[in-house]
Amino acid sequence: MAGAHTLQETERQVSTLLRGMKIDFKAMAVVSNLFRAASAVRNHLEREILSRHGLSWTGFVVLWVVWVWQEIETRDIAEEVGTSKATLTGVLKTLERENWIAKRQSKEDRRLVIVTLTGDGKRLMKRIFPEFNKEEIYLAASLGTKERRGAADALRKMTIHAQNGPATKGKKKS
Amino acid sequence: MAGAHTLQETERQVSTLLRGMKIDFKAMAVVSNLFRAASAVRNHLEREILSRHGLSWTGFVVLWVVWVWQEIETRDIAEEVGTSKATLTGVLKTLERENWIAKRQSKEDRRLVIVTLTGDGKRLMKRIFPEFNKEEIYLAASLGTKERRGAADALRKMTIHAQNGPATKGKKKS
DNA sequence: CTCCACTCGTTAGGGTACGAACGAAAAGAG
DNA sequence: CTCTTTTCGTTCGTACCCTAACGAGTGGAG
Repeated sequence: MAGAHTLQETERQVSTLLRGMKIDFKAMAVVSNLFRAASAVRNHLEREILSRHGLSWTGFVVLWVVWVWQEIETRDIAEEVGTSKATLTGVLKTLERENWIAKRQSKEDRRLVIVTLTGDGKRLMKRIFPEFNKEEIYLAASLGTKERRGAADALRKMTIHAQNGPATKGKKKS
Repeated sequence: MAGAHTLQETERQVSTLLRGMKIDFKAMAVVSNLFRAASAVRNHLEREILSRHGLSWTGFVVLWVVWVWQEIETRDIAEEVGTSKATLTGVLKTLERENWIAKRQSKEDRRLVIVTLTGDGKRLMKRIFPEFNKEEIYLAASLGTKERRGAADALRKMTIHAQNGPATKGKKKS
């Protein structure tokens, strides 16, 4: 799964294809490994836990966010989960059809939609989350204590860095 | 984007919701940060580079793999990219429509389809990849030299670990 | 109060994602 | 050689995911 070409082979190939251009293979490896890891971990958790309950990855994350906040507006869910509002509309429809969440209109601002967990939804999370965390422990167990902290820190730094605009220009966010 | 609730708040909430169940918040933080980072980095690269060329993330990764291998069977692309064969069929159709790749039937085994880059595809990669790597350098620059190596190692370990079966049972892969 | 700029969630349209089922082709068994 | 099993890429159905455009609601300017 990690690719039949080794890093050295890939480097040689790319060097040939881009003769004269300087490529940073260390930076490439970090980003590449980030996505391999995220993909592998996600597939692992979907296979071992989520699929058994008929739940998608995004569906679970949405459920988790609503569970922790207890009551939350859809725009905040989208922000928290990291998807567009349009995507969330579809996901919420699925979760509502399964009777895990309920939507209601805000009285203060009638544009807003407030989401809560149903009884079924709460029971589902209460059962799933410990299973989920058990797999998280399994995954984190591949790292030593120090390494685990280092990885969490490094990932957090990259997240913040990625959100603060591009390498070339000096754009600002709101 | 990192959530209006701090990790401490979340911990307290979850502790209340799961009274009596032991939850490992360190493990949770590693997995959570992994996905925040992957999502942020992917969005960053899509916005800054890929969208400008009308290219999706997966489309780019497929193009990259074909570029490095020069000639590759679709089953190997799927393995390398980390998607299902079904997904790849659709992505290849898109890339073919844009005239970036070409497909042909293998003569030794007529079930196989072999993919290559067209001239347009090669030119595209030769232009995009250095831009892409520049952003990778920017992203990796948030980490120190030692930290960068540590992160790459930790991510690789987690990838392998995630692919080697669940926490509970003793399944084996092929 | 009226107009206008803004924000809310939804819809429309197209690409990506999966498992399951498919026909074609290849490889093994007898 | 035939029969069965396996493997290939594709198709089908459904869900996710994005941007752009939309109608509804809010709030500020005059």
